[in-house]
Amino acid sequence: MKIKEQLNSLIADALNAINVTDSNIQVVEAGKPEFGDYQYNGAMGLAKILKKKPRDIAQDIVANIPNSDMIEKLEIAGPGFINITISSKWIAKRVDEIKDDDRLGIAKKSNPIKVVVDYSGPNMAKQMHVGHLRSTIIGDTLANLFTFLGDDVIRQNHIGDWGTQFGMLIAYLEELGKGSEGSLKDLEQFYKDAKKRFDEDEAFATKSREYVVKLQGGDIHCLELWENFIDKSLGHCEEVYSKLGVNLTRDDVKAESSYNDDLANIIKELEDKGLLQTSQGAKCVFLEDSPNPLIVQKSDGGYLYATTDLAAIKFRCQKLKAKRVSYVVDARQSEHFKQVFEVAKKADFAPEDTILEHISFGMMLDKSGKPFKTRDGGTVKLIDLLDEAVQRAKKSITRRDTFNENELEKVAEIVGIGAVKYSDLSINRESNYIFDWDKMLSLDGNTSLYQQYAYARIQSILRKSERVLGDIKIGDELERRLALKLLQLEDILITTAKDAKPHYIASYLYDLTTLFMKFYENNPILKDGIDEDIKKSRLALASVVANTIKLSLDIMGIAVLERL
RNA sequence: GCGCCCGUGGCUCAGCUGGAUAGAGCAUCUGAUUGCGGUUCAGAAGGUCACAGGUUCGAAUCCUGUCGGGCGUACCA
Repeated sequence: MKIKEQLNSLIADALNAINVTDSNIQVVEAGKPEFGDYQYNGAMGLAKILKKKPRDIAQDIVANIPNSDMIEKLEIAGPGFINITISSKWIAKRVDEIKDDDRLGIAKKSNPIKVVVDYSGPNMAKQMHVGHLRSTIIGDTLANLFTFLGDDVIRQNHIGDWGTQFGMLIAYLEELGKGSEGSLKDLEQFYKDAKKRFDEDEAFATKSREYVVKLQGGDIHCLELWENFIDKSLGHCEEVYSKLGVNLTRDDVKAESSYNDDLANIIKELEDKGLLQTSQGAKCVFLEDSPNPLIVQKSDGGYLYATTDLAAIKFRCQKLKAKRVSYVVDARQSEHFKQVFEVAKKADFAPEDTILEHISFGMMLDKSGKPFKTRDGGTVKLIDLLDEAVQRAKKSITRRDTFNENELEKVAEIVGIGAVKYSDLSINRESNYIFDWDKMLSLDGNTSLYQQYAYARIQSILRKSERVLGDIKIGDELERRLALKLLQLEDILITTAKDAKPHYIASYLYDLTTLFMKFYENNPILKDGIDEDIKKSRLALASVVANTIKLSLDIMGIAVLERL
């Protein structure tokens, strides 16, 4: 339900009636329950322009708000706040309407656009490690969300499959001979072994360098080795994606190397448009407020990732026709993207009205605030981290006896992976993220387990009552607030999509669930002596709460359980 | 040196882009509870929002400066 939009429009009508224009009407949720449900604070701002007392303006607005069954009460408070209380009857009706709706009454956008979400982007020379975690799960959530809201989403996994390391890697792969693909299982080790050979054996090093050149020249033998290597490496990534429950497939892979053929054109186009300058032998684009230029071709003729990124923008805007391109990449690359985006627009690779945005996020730190590493200082492999999550989750499940070994494993997977994802998604992505096992697997606080528990508990109630849902009847204030909260999901999702900040959803969910727990504490459902209509109404409310939790978690790529 | 980001109770985080008495969860303290699935519920305590100015009816939020931390600083990605 787009509640704010409806309220904004009522305010707009009122302002119209008194010949006032406010180009940015924004009702906000009320700060406190005493202030009603929503408030409009624009009267104070208008006071100066109109040279009238803010309270008088508020008075005029209130007097001119059209009659609506949505609004129960309008009050003017303080210097000129307009406090809006939503009608309980209206709320009950709306919840009734979404009771059996898969989308919980949330509309698909009437004007969908093509959105490219660029995320994960692992390097094929190495195993996926914790550095890829945040991009992968934040990006996947955003892609899910945009899709749910109706946009045409194209996921792009910009894998790093090109560069000098591959000469060394394929030379080593060849040396080990056919049937040795098993050694690719641990890419980290494979890389180290190859590097060791490279450092110790001059002949091998020479061959590696030759292979880079051959590979770039399109040598069939080297290409074959390389393709084989990439295929295996990508297989490892897919294993991680599957464990993580991330919707990335081979169809979404658009490798760095796929842009190779266009790189020379990029340079030429920049040159034709007069954007290129040569400095210290390198071809650069100088930008007004950047101390350093964007280098697009090295003095030795080689291209850089800036060049590839430009080619990718061109592809996404011109071939894929994207109107919004979201890069889910860590904060350290913000300058890089700022420059690349600016050049892309100047060079017309991207139309002026296309949104190019860097969805940046902070680093992942351990409990003591240091970069997340293994005990001996190495990088933590993602697959190991996920396995540990499942192991820890298994230990934390208290009602173990209700599951057999198979079920327990499954439950632990859902709980453990959910915890890893939720704890990441529940904090503002821009700040650094402190990774804390105990916190994320706790039943207290804003965690996935708390949500999953609430969901399972509601399912238990519904089972016992045979799911007989009735019409919603709002009884007390707690019930009213809970029902209204349910209707706010759409507003939250829209804002989340606009700002690309998944933690809005998590905050909302936590509010909802704690509110439900309070409601449930005070408004018994299955106890004896509850009037049948009230019982059915409360069951319906509980059911919509469960559906809301499920839908929201689903967008975050987290599963729920019928029993926990 | 320059640029970007950050600084909110002991800890981890919110704070809806300028609104009313700055909110949660851990941890601490005090009560309640034979329990519709508990690792429960209610309450208390804990803050000069890093600091100093400025903008205005009104600032955690915007501007300037200072201090502290992180990251990045032309031919890696």
